[in-house]
Amino acid sequence: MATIKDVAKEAGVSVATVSKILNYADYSTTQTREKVMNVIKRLNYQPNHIARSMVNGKTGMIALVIPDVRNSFFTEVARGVEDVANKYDFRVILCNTDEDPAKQKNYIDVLQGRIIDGFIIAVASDDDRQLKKIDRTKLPFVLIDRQCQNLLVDAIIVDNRDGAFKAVNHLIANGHRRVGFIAGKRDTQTGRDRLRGYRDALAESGVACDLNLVQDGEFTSAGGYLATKALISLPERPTAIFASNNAMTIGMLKALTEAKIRIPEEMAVIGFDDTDWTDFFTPPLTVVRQPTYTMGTLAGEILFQRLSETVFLERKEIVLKPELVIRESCGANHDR
Amino acid sequence: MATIKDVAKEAGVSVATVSKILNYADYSTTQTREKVMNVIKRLNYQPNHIARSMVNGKTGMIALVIPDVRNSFFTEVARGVEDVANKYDFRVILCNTDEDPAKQKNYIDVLQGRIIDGFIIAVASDDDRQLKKIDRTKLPFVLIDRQCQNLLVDAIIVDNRDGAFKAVNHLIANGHRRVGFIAGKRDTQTGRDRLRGYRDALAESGVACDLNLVQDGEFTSAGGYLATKALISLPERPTAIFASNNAMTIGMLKALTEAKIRIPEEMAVIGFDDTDWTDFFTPPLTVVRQPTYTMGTLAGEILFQRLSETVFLERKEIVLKPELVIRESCGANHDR
DNA sequence: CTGAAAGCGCTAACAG
DNA sequence: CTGTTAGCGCTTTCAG
Repeated sequence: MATIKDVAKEAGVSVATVSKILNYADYSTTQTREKVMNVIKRLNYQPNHIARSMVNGKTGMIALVIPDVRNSFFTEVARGVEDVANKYDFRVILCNTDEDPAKQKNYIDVLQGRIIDGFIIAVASDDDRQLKKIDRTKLPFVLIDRQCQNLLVDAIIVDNRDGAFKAVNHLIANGHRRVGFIAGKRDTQTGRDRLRGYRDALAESGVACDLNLVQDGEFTSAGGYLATKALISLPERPTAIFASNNAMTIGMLKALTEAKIRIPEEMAVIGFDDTDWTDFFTPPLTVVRQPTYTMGTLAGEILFQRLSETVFLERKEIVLKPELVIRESCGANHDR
Repeated sequence: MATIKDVAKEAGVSVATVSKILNYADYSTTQTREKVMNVIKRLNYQPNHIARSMVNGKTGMIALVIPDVRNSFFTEVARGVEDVANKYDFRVILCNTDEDPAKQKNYIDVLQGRIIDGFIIAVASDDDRQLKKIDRTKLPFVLIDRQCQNLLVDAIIVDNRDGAFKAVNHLIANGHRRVGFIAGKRDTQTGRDRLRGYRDALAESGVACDLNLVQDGEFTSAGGYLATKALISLPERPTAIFASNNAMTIGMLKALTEAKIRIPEEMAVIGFDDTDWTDFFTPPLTVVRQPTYTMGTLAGEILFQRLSETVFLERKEIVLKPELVIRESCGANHDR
């Protein structure tokens, strides 16, 4: 691989000249410029980005660390982040931790080794040992989707308790007393908050909380499937199920379809996250919709604010409100 | 940010010592080792990955460049790539070009600036001007999903013509003579091959090809939606539609649902790509399934082979066979 | 076992 | 307008 030195020697100029021609539009005489450019083309020279960012301390890139690339919630957030990054002429790289703290640690290590200028992260787990590795004195970052109690940094989250509360409340208002809940990961604030919303809704209506009605789904479709199977084989089966994320919603739907349980007649159903197919599913799915794209843009804007920060800015925590999109799967539009 | 120099000074040793302690398990006496480690912890020192890879010329990372993060086909491929990368103790970063040649150029530039050791790419467009930028003498890479005629490098692709051929053939075998086709991007080999499969199937059965039945959907869900609207408002409406990728399938389904056209009674339907919800959709969707995960692992293995290459290896092109998964949306299981 | 020094490829003063 | 030189933060000979 040709270096700037090779180009300089071949063109009979100094490396400084080559560098400047490359970095400043109208630096040298068009003659030397042309000469240099020709050599660059001939030698197939490509500036080493690594060396470049070593000297100026900037990379022009940010990272978005997510726990599940296959989850459309996160890829939708990614689009938001990308759009603001592009606005600032930055590139964004995605890192998938696969909900695995070990993989997360790996990525954090490299990222904090300054291969990027800052990052946005939805943590795989808010276990303290993990979090200690993430250090804002090393590299600016902002939390997204999953808040961490012990990490006082900027965060863009949604009111998960409220989202779950609205959903379960709606079910109760429609006459359901036995509402199954498919819980997400307990080691995330998001998972815990949604469970809290479920409990609060029951409590507020004076409905007793049967522990059997809460099944863990770990935020995965396989987990949602198993949880649903458990729910429907209960001696006293629930009349409604609320799945607390999109992957688990898919698993739930699969289990219900297999068991030939009709929605909403035999089982009312609400999912979390509005995806591309929910509105033409049969029946159209009632869901708690999160402002995904907006979360991405907000997180991006805050990060870039930090990156260009001269004075100290107070920590920002933005809590977005989710919205209950009522369609047909919850039976609200049906006689019952 | 503390550097290795700070650590050295603070610990009263040389930078070389610090470096060696960090990189070789049993280098110094446990005494100096402990002393240094303490300073590292106290100073919150984090080795600069950029500087490190400048000297040893390796980054321990590869990139996967895809045209659409929101497309599950690509995220599934990503999981395959990640699994083999992890096996080799590499990290993988994802870059989303959003089907935009300009963004792709941007990423390619930075990537070829050696911020990673190699990459896997599904090109946004096989326009020649774009491809000239991608240069295997700069950095090893392998093509995935979308082949490029003028780029003679390793490639993992699927037999797209065959996939489309099987689907359309099946429709014809079930009595359909007017088969609508939602075409993908014409500037990708994948898009062109699927169209060819459609045409070949018609030709082989002696069915005339009505140009109105071919509508472009650009591989997007919005495109699929519009294409379907055009198809169903044709004076002589098709009796079946084949959407040639998953995003367009979603758009098609949305348009059909809106128009209250029953599947498969009023319209037989086949999609491309098997996603998580296809088998419990109502009716379950007949699709052409691609071996996504396998594509990822194969691409990864070939790339790592190249990275550790000592002798010249011949170019590899692996063509995987897609599979027609017959469910109910094509009407094959119904009386008609 | 430890340190001095060279150098990875590039940019940024500073001179000329 | 162009060249010389000094680093960026790290690893790696090569001596001691």
